[in-house]
Amino acid sequence: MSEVREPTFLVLVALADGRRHGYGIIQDVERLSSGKTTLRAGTLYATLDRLASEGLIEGAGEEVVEGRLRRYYQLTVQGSAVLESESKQRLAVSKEALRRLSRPRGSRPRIAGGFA
Amino acid sequence: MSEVREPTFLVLVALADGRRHGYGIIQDVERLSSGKTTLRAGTLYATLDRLASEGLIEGAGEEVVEGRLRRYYQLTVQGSAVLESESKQRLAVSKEALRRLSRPRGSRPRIAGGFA
DNA sequence: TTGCTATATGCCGATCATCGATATATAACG
DNA sequence: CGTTATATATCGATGATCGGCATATAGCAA
Repeated sequence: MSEVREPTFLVLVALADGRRHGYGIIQDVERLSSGKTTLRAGTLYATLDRLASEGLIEGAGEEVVEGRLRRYYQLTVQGSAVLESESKQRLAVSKEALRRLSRPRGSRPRIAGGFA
Repeated sequence: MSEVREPTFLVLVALADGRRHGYGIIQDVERLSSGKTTLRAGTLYATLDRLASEGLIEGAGEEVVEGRLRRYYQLTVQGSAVLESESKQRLAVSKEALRRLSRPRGSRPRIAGGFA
């Protein structure tokens, strides 16, 4: 299994609570990352194609709103499972990082402790 | 500022509680990721060089143990700050992802809520 | 003694997700 | 009439990571 990069992860999170269309994903990712990640159009549509071909997301209908086409996407069951697993992993490592940073340096235990 | 990828993030976390040498980082990353990420030697040493040139880590002495050279590295003040910021960001997004997944789909609020 | 595994560092070509730019089209605002 | 927001899409360039290879010592097993 290869690495899930930040923009890809954020796209999956944007779809975690229901269907969204491309531009809506871009906006949600912007908010999700507190403005730190601006998803490029090139990245988004390439990512959507790739995730669809991997079976993690699927088309969820089209709609014309104010003369503009909206193409919706949603997570598949498999996509939800991958996102859940990836999120738990990231949560655990992030917590461990902050735990380590909050302790004085050099007090690393000799024997490996179980953090995950 | 560009994306911090998974292997790079894990190297920083491995150094979060003190100095470690290359091979020790590989082992810690393996444990940190619950065996999911096996850091390649090529990735590690390239990453260490890059992080050092960016000022996020620095050399922390050499040592010969049982006839083998160990080259140690540690976080700089700037590296600690970057890791802390990145960890908080990842923690927040991961929590939001799990929150969304645990709620029934389609009950997305019309008005943007503040989660970060 | 020959080979395998663990420890330990390092280089190099290939891959591919992301970046950045560009293109097209409608609606709204000044 | 030009700019901004909405909306989708393509394409070449970049660079972090992958996977393989090289080198060397120590310990264990066949």
